[in-house]
Parts: sequence; structure tokens; C-alpha cells
Amino acid sequence: MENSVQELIKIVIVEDNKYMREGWTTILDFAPDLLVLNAFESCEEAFDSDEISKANVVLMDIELPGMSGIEGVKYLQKEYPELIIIMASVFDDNKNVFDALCAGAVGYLMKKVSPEELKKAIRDAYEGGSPMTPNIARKVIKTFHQPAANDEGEQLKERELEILAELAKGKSYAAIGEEVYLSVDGVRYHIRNIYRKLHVNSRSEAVSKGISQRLINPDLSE
Amino acid sequence: MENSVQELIKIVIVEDNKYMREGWTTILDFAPDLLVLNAFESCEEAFDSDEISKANVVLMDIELPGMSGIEGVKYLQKEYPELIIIMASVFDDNKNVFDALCAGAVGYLMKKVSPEELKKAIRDAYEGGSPMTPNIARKVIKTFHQPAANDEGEQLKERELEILAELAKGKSYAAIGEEVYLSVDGVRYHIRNIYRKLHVNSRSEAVSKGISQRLINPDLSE
DNA sequence: CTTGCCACTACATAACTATGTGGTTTCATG
DNA sequence: CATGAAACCACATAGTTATGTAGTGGCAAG
Repeated sequence: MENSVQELIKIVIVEDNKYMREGWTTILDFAPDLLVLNAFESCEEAFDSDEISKANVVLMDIELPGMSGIEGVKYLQKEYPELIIIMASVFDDNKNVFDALCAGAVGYLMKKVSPEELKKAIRDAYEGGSPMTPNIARKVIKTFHQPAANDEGEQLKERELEILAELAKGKSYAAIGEEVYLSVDGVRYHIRNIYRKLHVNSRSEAVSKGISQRLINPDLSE
Repeated sequence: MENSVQELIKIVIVEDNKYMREGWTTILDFAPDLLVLNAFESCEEAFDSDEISKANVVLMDIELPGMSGIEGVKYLQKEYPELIIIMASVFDDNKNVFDALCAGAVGYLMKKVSPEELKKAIRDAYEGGSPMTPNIARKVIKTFHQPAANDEGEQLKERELEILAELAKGKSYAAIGEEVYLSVDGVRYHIRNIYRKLHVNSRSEAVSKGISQRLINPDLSE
């Protein structure tokens, strides 16, 4: 896949601040492998343009007049699924970050990135990576970490976690029993304890809490 | 926060391959701001050592004889919550990656990283970032993306999502009916469709899939 | 040794869920 | 207008779950 011929990455910028927009354009256009097709000050303008359908990468501000960056990503994601979108913002609050990522952005940069980092980020995204400024990356990774031991005593035991995982798979008590070598009533015994500890009284609530508290891992394999 | 005085980052390496271990040690020790306290060939040795409690960053292989890297992370995470752990592996399959991250690692590198990237990754992790090789970062980000319109027509509709969310809360059909102004049988009607679209046949499986595919947001309220 | 806790087994029952089949209304389309 | 898809309501029933109550054997602490 190594290509000694320079592959030109075509970029569209959406950013309402004139200086930022022109600064970025200059920085990127200066690189021989990057080409800014056009830079717009709103989603509306960008989406109406001819350039948007020809771009490989869109660098999009989150805070925009009119259609927000988040809305913009959703639209682009639907209309041009191949398009690679990198969000940029001065803010790094969870809402903005996760909304942007959920909407389909593959990267998230703080606006203070250096010119070098900006160029690297665009190449990285184009080549299948997900550029993020370090604190953003950490925020993202943290969503995978289990919260540190709740409130003592009500921690689920190994066996209980095991059974909770089976519950999430939708197995019947009988099937779970076979899986973990217990009688149906043995399974019930543990489930009672699980419900008590999680303060729930139904299977689906238990699964829901179990996943959101990362007691069990959602199935990310498929 | 800029510190002109070099802050020394103390590192422990756990890697069973001798050449890899020595290679990394050499690379890292060569940097003036990095210090490899010690390099071990197994978790057991590392955890018994004096150095482990003094380290800032642990660089850990996933595939290890005896205690695996994943188990190792879990142990370290519990014993030394401040410790920063970066996983390294030749493999980038989802299971390894997400197990490692869920266990508490803040970064994940492919073993083929260049010396420069390795040093950068350790500094990045130490400063609050989450170093990942590009394809890993993309995998992680992809977990946030809604699956692109599966196979057409099998997308859940607004009403179905609404009801799925109620299902996750553990409400009975009757309670859901009151919530969304439907008869119990009306609720059933939608649930059937949800099950069919998600290819499940129980409430908890639906909730489980719904959360892991980000159709509904896990309850983060309490 | 006996007291208490734990993991498990056992049984009973009300409630809820999953699923099939069929009906009504509404609304867009040919 | 006829057709068909959506969205909803209805009823029936087998199967599963939630919960109470109770008993057993193991094991550790007093």
C-alpha cells in the first residue's frame, strides 16, 4: 500500500472565524500533499458547494452560526459516508466531544493545535487513524474504565458478574445453569443478590446498570 | 504548567521477549527525560519487585507467560490506581484492545511503533494523554459511531427507540404504555418489531444490544 | 461445639414476557 | 376506488421471571 507518488488529500474547511479559516488554509495549502479545495464560514455554504463532494477530509468547527458542527457532521455522515470529518473546537467538554464522535466525526482537535499537529492529524485521519489532542483521547479512553469501587459491601462478586454477563446475553435461567454448573434455583439465588446489590428488580434493569457501570462489557466484538 | 526542569519519567517494562525488552530499555533510557527502573519478563516478577511501586508508567506486553497482561493491568489498577499503564501487543483484535482498555490501560500501542513514537507515547501518557497507534484509535472512536444504516429498513424507528429506552429502565409493558400513551398491546406490537430488527428474542438481549450499539444511552444518572 | 454466614438447592405462585393470529384505522399510491 | 403498508388494539397461551419461604452442608470465629 506504500505509495511513493504523493497522494493529494483534498480538504474542505468549515470555520466561521475568518482569521482561523485563513490561517488553516495557509498552513495546509503550504504542505505539498494537502490541498484545501475551499474554506467556508458555515455548513450551509459548504454543503451547497461543489467542493464538498470532492473532498477527502472535512475540518469542521463545532461552534458555527446556523447549522452547528454537530448537525453538520450528521448530515455529511449520511450524505457522504466515505467522508472523513475532523472536529475542531476551543471547548473540550464531554458533551461536545461525545456528541461529535457519536455523530460520526473520526477525530477531535483543540483549536490550539500547532500547524505541524494539524497537518499530521489530517494525514493520520486520511490514513485510517483518529487524531485527537491528548486530553480528548484520555477522555475517550476513560469511558472504558470501570469506576473505582462504589460504596463498599455492595460490590458484585465474581460469580455474580459471571451470571450477570449471561443475563445480558438473554439466556434463560436453565441455560445459565448449564453454563455455570448450577441448578436453576442456584442461578436464582445469585440473581436475587445481584438485584439487591444493584437496587433493581428486573433482568433488563440489571443488564442496563451492569453495562453502564461497566460491570460487564458490552459486546464490542462484532 | 511548562516546566523547564526536566521531569524524569520512571518506567517499568513487562515483556517476555528478551530482544524486545532490551531494545525498549535501550531506546527509552537513551532519552534524558525517561528512566527505565527495570524490565521484567513476567507480571509476577514485576509485581514482586521494589520498582513497581516507584514507577510512573508501566509498559506492558499483553501476551505473557503466566499472568496475562490483561490480568496484570487489573491487578496494578487496583493496587496502584495512580499508575499509568500502556499496553503493547502485536495484535490489534477488538478483544485484546477493549479488554485492555476496560481493565484500565490508558494507551495501546502496536509493537511495531518506532522508537520516536514509543518515547512520545510515554510522555503523552504521563502528561494526561492516551497514546494509541492510529488504527487502534480509530477502532476506539468507531465504538461511538452509530452503525451506518444496517441493511436498510432494519433501522429502528423513533417510536421503537423510545420504547427500547423504557425497556432498558425495566418498566413493565403496562408502565411503558402509560409513558408513551399506548395500550399494552400497542407496546407489544413495537417490541415485536424491535426484537425482529435486532435479531433477539428477549428483553434483556434487546437492552444489551441497544446499549452496545448505542441505540439508547446507558443510564448515567446515578 | 455452636453460631452465623455463605453458596446452593427446593418448591410455590403471582406476575410478566414472548409469540401467534387477527382486527381496525389511517394514509399515501397507483 | 382498491391496494397495501403502518401503527395500533385485542385475545390467547406457553414459557419465563420475580419473590417469598425454607432447608442443607461447608467453613470460620468465638
